[in-house]
Parts: sequence; C-alpha cells; structure tokens
Amino acid sequence: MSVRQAVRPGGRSLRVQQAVHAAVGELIAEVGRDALTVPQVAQRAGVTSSTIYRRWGDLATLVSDVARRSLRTDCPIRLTGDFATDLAAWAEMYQDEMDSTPGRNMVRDVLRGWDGTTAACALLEAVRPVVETILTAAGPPVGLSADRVIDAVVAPVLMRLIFADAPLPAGLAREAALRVAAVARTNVPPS
Amino acid sequence: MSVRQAVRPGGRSLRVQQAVHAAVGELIAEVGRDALTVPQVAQRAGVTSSTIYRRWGDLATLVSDVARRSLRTDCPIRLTGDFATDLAAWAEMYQDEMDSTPGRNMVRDVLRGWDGTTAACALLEAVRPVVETILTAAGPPVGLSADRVIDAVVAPVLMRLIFADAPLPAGLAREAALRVAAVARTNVPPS
DNA sequence: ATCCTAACGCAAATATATTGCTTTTATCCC
DNA sequence: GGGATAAAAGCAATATATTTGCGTTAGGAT
Repeated sequence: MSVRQAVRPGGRSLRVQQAVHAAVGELIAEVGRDALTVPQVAQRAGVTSSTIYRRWGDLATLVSDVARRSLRTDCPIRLTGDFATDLAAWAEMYQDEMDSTPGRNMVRDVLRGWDGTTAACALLEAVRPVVETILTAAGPPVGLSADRVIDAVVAPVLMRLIFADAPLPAGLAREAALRVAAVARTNVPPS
Repeated sequence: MSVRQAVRPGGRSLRVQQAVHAAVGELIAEVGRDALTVPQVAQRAGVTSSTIYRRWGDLATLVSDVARRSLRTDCPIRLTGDFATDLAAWAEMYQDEMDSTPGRNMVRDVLRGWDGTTAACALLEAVRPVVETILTAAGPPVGLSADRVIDAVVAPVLMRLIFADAPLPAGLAREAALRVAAVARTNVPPS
C-alpha cells in the first residue's frame, strides 16, 4: 500500500516506471482522472496490472506519485533583498500557480493518495526552501521564522483551495505576505 | 458518484441510512478504516451492496458522509466579550479537538471523499459561525473579518494536520489567535 | 383507499484486485 | 567478461468488488 522507492533505480525497473508515469499523464489528459483505471494504465504502459499493484498499491497512490513530480521547487523570483517586496512577489506567484487547473488537480491527486497517517506529502517541503531563501536574502526580519511565514501565507491558500466554496480572492497571498512583513517590521527595535 | 440527499427523508430510506451509518461506525471501530469494504458494510447494515453504491457512489463518499456528521458545530466556550481572551480559548480547544485521533481521522475521511471539483466540505462552514459569534460578542475589532481570523487561526492547524510531518506545536492556534488579536488592537485609533 | 414512483432487493454480468509460481534481468562480486 | 543472487516483472487462476437490468416494496400524495 506504500510506495516503495524502487530499490533498483535503473534498467527495466526504471523503464517500467517511466512508461507507467507517462501512461498516467496521457490517459488523464485523454479520459480524465475519474475514468482512469489501473488495467487501462497497465495496457497503455505495456505492463501487467499486477506490476502496478505490487509497486504502487493502488491507483490513488500511483496518481499521487505522478502528481508530486510535477511540483516545481525552484524560486523563479528575482530577489531584491527587501523582505516585503520579495515575499509578496513570491506569494502572488504561488497563489497563481496553485489556483490554476493543474495546480488544483495536483492538490486533489496528492490528497487522494494520502494514507492519513504518515507525513502527508511534499507539498510543503517544496515550499520551505524558497521561503528560507527569501528570509535569508532579507537578512532576516526579527521574530519571523519560515514556519510563521508559511502559516501566514501558504496555509490560507491551501486551506481555501481545499475547503472553501468560493474562488480564491485575488491578492489573498500577496496581502497576507505584506501583512506578515509589516508585523515583522514593527518588531524591529526602531534603531 | 455524488451524494444524493435522500429525496425521501423518512420511512425506509431513513432506516437504511441510519443502519448504514451505524454499520460504518461500528466496523471502523472493529476492523479499521483501511479494511472497510462496501459489501461488509452492506451485510452489517442488512442491505445489499447495490443500495449503497446507488446511494453513495463509493466507500470514500460514504465514509466522508459519516465523518461530516461527527462535526461539532457549537461553541462550548464561555464568552467574556474580550476578543483576545475568547478567541484564544476557542483556538486552543479547536486545536485540541482537531489534533486528536478522531479529529485526524475525520479530516482524513472527509478528504478521501472529496471529488476535487465542487465545494470541499463542511469543515470550514462549521467553524465560521463560532468565529462570528466571538467577533460580535467582542463588538468587533477594527479591520478583522471572520475570514481573516480563520486564515490566521484555522488555516495553519488544518494545513499542518494534512501536510506537515511534525506534530502540531502546542499552542499553535492559541498564539496565532493572540497575534491576530494584537494586530487588530494596533489598528484601533488610540481613543 | 388508490396511484405513483423513489428506493430497495436480487442476481447475473462485468470489472478490478490479489496471489502463487515462473521467468527475466539488474546489480554485485569475483 | 562471467556467474551468482535476488529484485522486479510476467502470467494466469482466483477472489473480491462494482455495475446493471428488472421485478418488488412501501412512502407520500391525491
């Protein structure tokens, strides 16, 4: 039921993994996630169903596995060194990226493969290094940890994406970023 | 695939619903969520599998449906009228309730039944009236909406519950509540 | 009381998931 | 290179779950 990281990282195992991942991507585009089945993926990838079941456990885990790999972890923001500016710019980009059709699909797919007990997924871990980069570039504001920033900026986006009925308000993440930056500034002893 | 609210709210339909819900609760306690199957639930409830498939669509939707009903929506906090005090007290209670085994299971079950497109679920809607009650009892602080409070207090709890590896830090929600209350205070013109 | 039909039961047909055993083939070690 | 080893894949039989057509039951309305 759990994804085994392929003990053998090359050769046939790798080819099978690539073929299966590609098949999932193609078929989701063709028939949609809801009509996707394991036997279908197996046939398209040229493997047997039992291979998929043994390696991934079930369809949700497989799709979740594929979805995770579409996460971008880099920070395509030009850093100015000004904390409020940098964080706001990144926050805006983050919200746009998550609140898109592929972004929402990815969140949905990752959650469907979640087993509920172990660590949820890489969704947050992909975000932390970026936030830390922005923090250190700014040198970093008093009393602000990456955790605090993620709680303030990322959490509302994810929460509303999943649980809220209404679409995300424009500027939600950007304003949260500016707010948390402003609070940090008030904590700085006024020289 | 979607939960049809029983068009007939009484009689046999109601009895079937109650029997099925009870069976789900019992069997989850006995064999665990992961070993639960539709035929098993059907047998325990004294109905046929096709009844369950036709009415709920699949197991995840059924379990999600049951989980939603275990949400408590009332506010068991004695309101003092002081915003910071009341919100902090509720936040602490909320975190404790969500960060328990039944709380985490509920979140997990609700998400597993999520179809990813429509409104996620009642998890947030159950919280909003409570926050609004606290806000109005305090009369309400300048520049603070229920949304803002939920973003600040509830979002980090839910996000970490789902996506974070580490256990919830003690006092996470309480401190977030105090922080948002403090910010609100600074917005009030100093009489 | 009688009609209407949503909801259920039954059972057959289909689809999906699991598993024991065999075969292939990376990888390791000489 | 060449052989030993075991992980990973294939195959096929089996078990389990899901879907579906059709007849039946019983709320709820007239």
